[in-house]
Amino acid sequence: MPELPEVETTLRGVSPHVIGKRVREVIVRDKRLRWPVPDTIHEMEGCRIDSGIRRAKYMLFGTTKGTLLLHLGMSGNLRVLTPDVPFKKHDHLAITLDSGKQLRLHDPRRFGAALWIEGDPMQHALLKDLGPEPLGDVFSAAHLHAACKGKTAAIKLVIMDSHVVVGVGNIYASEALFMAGIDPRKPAGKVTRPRLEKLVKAIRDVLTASIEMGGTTLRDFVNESGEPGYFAQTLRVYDREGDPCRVCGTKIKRIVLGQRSTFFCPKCQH
DNA sequence: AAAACTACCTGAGTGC
DNA sequence: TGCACTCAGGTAGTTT
Repeated sequence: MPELPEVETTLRGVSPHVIGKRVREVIVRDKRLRWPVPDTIHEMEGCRIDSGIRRAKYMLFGTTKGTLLLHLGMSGNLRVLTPDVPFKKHDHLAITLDSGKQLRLHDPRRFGAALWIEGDPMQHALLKDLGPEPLGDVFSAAHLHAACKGKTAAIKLVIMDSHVVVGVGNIYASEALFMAGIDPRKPAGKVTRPRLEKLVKAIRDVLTASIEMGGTTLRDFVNESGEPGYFAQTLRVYDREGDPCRVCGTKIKRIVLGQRSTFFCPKCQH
């Protein structure tokens, strides 16, 4: 579910409700997430949340005492409710604010995470080795070219490698490669520089467009208000096996690359 | 070093 | 209905 646009959508929706607010109580209903929710998360109680930023698919909420790191995994969502709303199954974490609102992390598959970081969050093991943000200046054709040089791995796997660039998940990798006209199986080292230029632009464009539409809801993604995103209607290849290519009418193919479903148009992509 | 694969977990959908 | 099976948006970690 949540890739970068969905995390960004969630963060933008949640931020106005949490920035400047004080944490009244942290309720851990089930600590069994990807990593056990640490008891130190209660350190947040009494703290004022000063900032909310995204790094890759992680959300970071800063206080003077430490930083709350949240990840939505494959099936997570973060909603703004009030304490009187009954908990649902898989509501694992709730953070009550002095405004009377309550943030809730809901994650059926429990691949998400909630951690408390003391010190510089960017030096945390999960964050320090990440590649550049796809929407930032560091991610460029020159950067991607250097990362692809000599690699025999499929280009799709390279753009999904978080050491190369963060935030490009399975949906948007297929979409960006379609937009750039590149076969996802193509060895990264053999993709020409001009086509890498197109790919960088395609990655930026598809992520930006999706953010503007509130993300992609295939099955269960909802934003902080419980509403779906509308980018799924715009998907060109993802989850469209057998359907006609929106450009040439050829049937979209599905293959598996790196154990993940990959969709492309065999005529438009080389 | 890089590629290949495993693990974590629940729920929806499919075929019998 | 029910059972067995497949598949799913992420990513750290292990093995080859």
